[in-house]
Amino acid sequence: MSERLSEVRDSGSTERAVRTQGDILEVATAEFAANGYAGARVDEIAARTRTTKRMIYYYYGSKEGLYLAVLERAYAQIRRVERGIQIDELSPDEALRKIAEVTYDHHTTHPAFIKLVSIENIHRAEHLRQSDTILRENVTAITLLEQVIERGVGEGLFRDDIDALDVHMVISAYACFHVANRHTFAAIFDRDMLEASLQDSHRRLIGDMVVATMTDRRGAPSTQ
Amino acid sequence: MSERLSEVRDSGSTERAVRTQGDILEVATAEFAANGYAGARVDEIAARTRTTKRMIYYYYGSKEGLYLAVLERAYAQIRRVERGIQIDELSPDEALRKIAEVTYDHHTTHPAFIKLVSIENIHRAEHLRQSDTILRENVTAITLLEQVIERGVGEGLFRDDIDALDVHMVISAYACFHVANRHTFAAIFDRDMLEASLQDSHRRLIGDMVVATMTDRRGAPSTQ
DNA sequence: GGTCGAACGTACTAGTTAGTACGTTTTCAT
DNA sequence: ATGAAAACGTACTAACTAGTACGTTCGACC
Repeated sequence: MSERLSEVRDSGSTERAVRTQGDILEVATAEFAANGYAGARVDEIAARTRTTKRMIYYYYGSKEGLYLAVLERAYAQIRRVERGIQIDELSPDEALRKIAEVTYDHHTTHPAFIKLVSIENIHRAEHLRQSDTILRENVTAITLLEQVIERGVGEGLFRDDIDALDVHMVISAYACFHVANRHTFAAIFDRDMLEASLQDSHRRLIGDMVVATMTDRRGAPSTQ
Repeated sequence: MSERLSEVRDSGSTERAVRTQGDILEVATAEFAANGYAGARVDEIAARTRTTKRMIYYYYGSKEGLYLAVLERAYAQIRRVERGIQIDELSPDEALRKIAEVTYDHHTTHPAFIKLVSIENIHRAEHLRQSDTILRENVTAITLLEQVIERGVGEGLFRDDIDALDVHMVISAYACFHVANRHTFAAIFDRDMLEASLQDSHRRLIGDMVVATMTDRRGAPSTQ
């Protein structure tokens, strides 16, 4: 029982071993996203892989370990996209719009990630909480937004009673919803929210919303 | 095999039978919401009920049939809330805010409903599509919004390039996200989106957003 | 060319879980 | 009252599914 349960590929791995692990994660991501945690079948994942079930347990130890690896990989991916956003030469409102649009584009092009987040929430984030990596890396995701908002407020352009986390929430909510609730929405209203011809106007709408809201200074009273 | 598979309680049902069915649905809703479709256990549902597993199959035929009944009940509930919204004496912007706030309040107070919607989406709405009732009853959910927007556009108050379905989507997205992604959000950012002290400002924010967006006529160009 | 451990494959098992066979009680119309 | 159907309970099974025991191959290093 001197088997690995490794931190992904370590130095001793052969080329083939690396490919095997990647292959498993790729297939597992699709399987978990398609059927949920409990609905996913380890046998099914193994069957669609170039390798066997034995290898899944060899590298990831358990179904839960595999799921965790899948989750960490998906979160790592969006972090990479976020780190790549360039807003230096943009005005605060343009930068805000840019961030919204990049987030929207990431989410709409990565449905598996959104599904994993949904699944994780159904299970009260019990797996995600176990991953120090995800928790550590993702808190920093809003520092960019914080800087932009600070600049906007400083220039007297933005209202100051909405913080970065609220804005992040609004943007995520919009982008996630498009992907996460696509199927029930389509079933009920017969409109595919991800249809190519709607993409541009939807991308513009989330930009309009955050900018309009942040630059609006009326702040009407609640109806209750 | 002359057993029922009834449309819920029909006239022949005794008081006890009605209670048994309601009891099952209540418990099943919690179980499905807590564990997803595949993760839910029929035995567990039975154990928490005043009755037995036999009765679940007697009334609902299968795990899937039970799940469908749960789903229909949850959708029926929100329809009832929507039908109760009174906006006759409100101006278009006030009415819009009202609709947003009522939706927000419904969703935040019915987490099980939101979870069922999430679960249903993970399974590509395959169950929901089978329910004529849900599909029929829910398309009409946006007629109210359509009327309000039409009035607002007519009065020159609202921009005319965003339709009712888009507005419904924005409101639902915001309200759903609070509940659906509560756990991952809390795990990463350490902020409980449903904390009582934030409720008022979050309710106001969704109102601000839709009103600010609809009454804003700049419509800045996309950054790409 | 031998050896040691990493990487891999096959065949199996123990435990779980949706669903059912069979029998009993309750209700109600006549 | 009584007969029939609705409503209910117990004990079971067939199938599935995560996980493993055991053996083999590959590759690097001496």
